[in-house]
Amino acid sequence: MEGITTSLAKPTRLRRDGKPRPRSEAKRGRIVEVAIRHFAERGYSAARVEDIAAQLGIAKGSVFQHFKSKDGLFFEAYKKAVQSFPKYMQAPAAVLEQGFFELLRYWLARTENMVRDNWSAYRIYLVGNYGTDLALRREINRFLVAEDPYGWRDFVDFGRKRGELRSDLDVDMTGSILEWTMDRFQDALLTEELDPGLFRKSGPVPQEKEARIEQFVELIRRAIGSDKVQTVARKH
Amino acid sequence: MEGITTSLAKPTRLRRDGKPRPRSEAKRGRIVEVAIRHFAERGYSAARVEDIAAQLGIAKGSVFQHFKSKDGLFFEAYKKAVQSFPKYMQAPAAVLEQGFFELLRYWLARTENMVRDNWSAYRIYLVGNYGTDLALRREINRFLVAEDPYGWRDFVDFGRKRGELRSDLDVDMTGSILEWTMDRFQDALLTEELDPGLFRKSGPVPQEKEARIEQFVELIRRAIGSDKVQTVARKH
DNA sequence: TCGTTCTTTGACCTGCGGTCAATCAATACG
DNA sequence: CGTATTGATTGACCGCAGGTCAAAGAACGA
Repeated sequence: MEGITTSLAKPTRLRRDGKPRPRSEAKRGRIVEVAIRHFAERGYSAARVEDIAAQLGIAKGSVFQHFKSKDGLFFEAYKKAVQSFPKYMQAPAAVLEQGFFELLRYWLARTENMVRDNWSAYRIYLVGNYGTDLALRREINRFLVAEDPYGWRDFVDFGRKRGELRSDLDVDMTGSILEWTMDRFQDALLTEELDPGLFRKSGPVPQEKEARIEQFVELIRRAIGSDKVQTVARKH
Repeated sequence: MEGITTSLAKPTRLRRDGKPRPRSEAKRGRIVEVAIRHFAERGYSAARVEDIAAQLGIAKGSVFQHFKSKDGLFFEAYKKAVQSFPKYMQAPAAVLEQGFFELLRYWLARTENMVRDNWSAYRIYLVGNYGTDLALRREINRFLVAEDPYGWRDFVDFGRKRGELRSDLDVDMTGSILEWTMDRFQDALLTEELDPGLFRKSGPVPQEKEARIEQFVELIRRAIGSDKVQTVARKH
């Protein structure tokens, strides 16, 4: 993936009505689906285009007719996977009512289930974030900035409107901290490759999990929460 | 890099005194040094073993005599680079005296210079963390957990002994939060020098670096600092 | 000086991303 | 319907880079 390139091959010939040909579109979709599985299961470099083609019963060359390169195919797969993630604000009304930090806890508690239900999407997200080339990583990042797939902007907005977040921090700083720590916390929780020893050092994951989530939410509350949501009285 | 493997080729025949042959050892070192530069400049996949060999004036085959594989070579290069980083506690006594959070600020303020002076080490650190395969990433993580190259354990210990850190959080959790946020914050600060566009820019960045560091330290203080170091009075 | 052991070499192999001329399928047109 | 035109599909082929290995060379010990 060199510089700013489209990951798709020839910009899909359009019909007069401006829509891409339906057959092509469908096939592209099928390729991406299989690709997601392969990249998720084997990682970027170990996944082979030939295998993907074979599983679809088509020739390897065909894949490259639809996607410029392996990088490009991966990128499309990554995008599709990430777009399937739920946004922070997509929670039951009952949870939303309880405010920012309960919402946070809600999602953390559900991480494991969500991953189980959508394993390859989550896995390819990991592969994209930690297991590809830096050039590709840059492209991915551009995408993440533009799309905000978790919807943390709205989330932070929500918290501020409710007065649960510090008003002396700008939205970006708050959001960045949230993103950084949430990502890493979830990664550590879910993948042995990235656990610095929080969940797997002593005893099995499920037992440590609850306590860790509690600790973590409290941490975030202290860091970015407004005075009114501090549970522990501080100095003075 | 498959499973638990040594990255070195044949476990270096030892002499009777238990030390590796000096010639071999020296050569290995030279290879690693050149490798660091190449991986740093081009990223993992774009770096070619042949080029590294060529620059050393040796045959490609020779490299594989010393390192099991390209992965293995990279891993050694990564380790060497990371080991060259200064530990948190390696600061002037005058700074140490001022305590945990001043020490934090000290290092943040110095990041820029440190990176300039040791560019390829930081760059290969980035490549290792975000730009290689997940299999390799697992190895890297193991190394980071075992070696604690930044010495954050001692650092956290230091803060606890001085009573500046919350005592209701265990060392692992405190340390992880510290690591995660420090890593990313530094990445954000250094983005321009290391790899423009690699990380999400926090919106309208051009805020003074000083100010952002200030904000950040304050954030961390709130999150993991004990009551006695809270600068802002809270509720009650 | 001669054998033994370690090191170096570079020709060679392999696997995989990527290309392309030839072929096939579908649609448009007379 | 038959034929032309256009786009989709194929699979043989290429090049590149990681990795191997038998043979040659260097260093060392007796």
